[in-house]
Amino acid sequence: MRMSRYFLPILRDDPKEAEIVSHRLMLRAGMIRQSSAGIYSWLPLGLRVLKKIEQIVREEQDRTGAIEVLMPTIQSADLWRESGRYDDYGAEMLRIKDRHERDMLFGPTNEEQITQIFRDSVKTYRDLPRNLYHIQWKFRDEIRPRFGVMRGREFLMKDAYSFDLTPEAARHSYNKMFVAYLRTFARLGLKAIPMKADTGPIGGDLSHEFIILAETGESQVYCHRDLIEMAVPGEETDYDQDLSPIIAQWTSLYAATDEMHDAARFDKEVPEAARMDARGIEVGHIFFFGSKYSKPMKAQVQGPDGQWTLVESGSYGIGVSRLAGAIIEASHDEAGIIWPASVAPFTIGLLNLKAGDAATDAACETLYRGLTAAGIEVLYDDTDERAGGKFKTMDLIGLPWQVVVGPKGLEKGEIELKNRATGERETLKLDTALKTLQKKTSLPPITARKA
RNA sequence: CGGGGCGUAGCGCAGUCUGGUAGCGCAUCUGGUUUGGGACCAGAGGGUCGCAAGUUCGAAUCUUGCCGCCCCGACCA
Repeated sequence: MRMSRYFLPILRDDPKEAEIVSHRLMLRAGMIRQSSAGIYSWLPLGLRVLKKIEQIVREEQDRTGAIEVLMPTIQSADLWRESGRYDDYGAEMLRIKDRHERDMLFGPTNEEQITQIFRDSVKTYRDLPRNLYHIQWKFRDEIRPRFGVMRGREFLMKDAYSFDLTPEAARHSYNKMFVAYLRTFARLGLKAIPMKADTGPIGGDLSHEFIILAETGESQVYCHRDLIEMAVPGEETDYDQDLSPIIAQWTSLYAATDEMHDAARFDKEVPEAARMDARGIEVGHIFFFGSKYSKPMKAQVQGPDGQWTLVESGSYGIGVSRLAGAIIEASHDEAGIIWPASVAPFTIGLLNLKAGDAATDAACETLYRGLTAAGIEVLYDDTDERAGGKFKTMDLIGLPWQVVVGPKGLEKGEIELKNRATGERETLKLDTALKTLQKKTSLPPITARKA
């Protein structure tokens, strides 16, 4: 993409409404613009990131055998009356009426919707287990939206719903999601720690929040230090196998959010040197709820014995739009964003330090075409802005690699490569640069994060 | 929803107390000199001062009502 033809409205100054770093940087980098409180437009740069996050989430869901659907944003109130949640949900649910005065709502979640779809179509245990997910916009009319896209009212979420015949089978479905989440967050460049979450009236131990550590996190968390570097299941993981050893490994060490924290246990179970208390951001939540919805909504299948049985379900959420902000919270510096390669809007920023100079233009043009042809995503700053401004802009938008082409280097047949994360610079020969860049920017196979 | 704060040009702000032709920096446009980490000179454009009503000869400024946004709290993916 040529910058001269792109839509990238950079702000030089901090907008005053944005207090936390991700919100500030997303506005400054031209990723989002606020429409009203907690509601945002995604501009081209932000949208590219959002789509990449979404795609990684999708791939890891698919890997487990979950199947993608797409349910509507607008739902009928009757559906929610069936589950009894229409009255329970409160003001957080945006209620609307259509022209026939029918009660509708903008979905805050989709348990009812999916349960209806499932129960109308599946009648036999032979069709179990199933896990259906979608990635769709939700609306929750938060009392106080804040922190930009991290706590918006309208947000993009992946939510999956599993259906099993027995609680034991449901546990396996739960474990699959647990493992998928470990992999998903690792691929996003995050170190997420599963923490036991409140299961409310249903009880049991099948609810975990996935928390990433960031200074600006919304909640206080406590955990064993070793969790941060614990190995993530690799691509070869067989989701049909028993996954409980992986779960056991990840849940063997103490990890709890404020509300579940037990100081006495923490002190007892975790050696002092390994104790960590930090701030965390919740980026995923998995939950087994049994027949909570299948019962009121009569979602049942016939078992092998011919008996009708309520299906056992769980739901599994990932805050996709929230992740865009969360990743920035976890990865930035004074100068701007530092994108993990897997979600970077572009892989390389190509800086033409002297647009209009024949030699510099030609070198950039060749590189730009070569990289693009090689399938590498390049944002080419071909504008006639001054060098300083181009550097600042590139640092701000945080592309992993900056390729700097100027007349000085070209005299020696050289260009410069800068790693945004480390700040390291190296000199490349122009004629071999393309090959070197291809090597440098190819992502390592996304498998295990080694301990 | 309780507490606090803010709405003046795209962004950041001054002006409001004490009413009298709407300003500054950055950004934008033109011309010129510059050109490897946010240059300089000269010129230009851009604002129903959040909205409405009121007081007044005269309101960004005073009064009343409303709206929007941000921060802290309770709540939440």
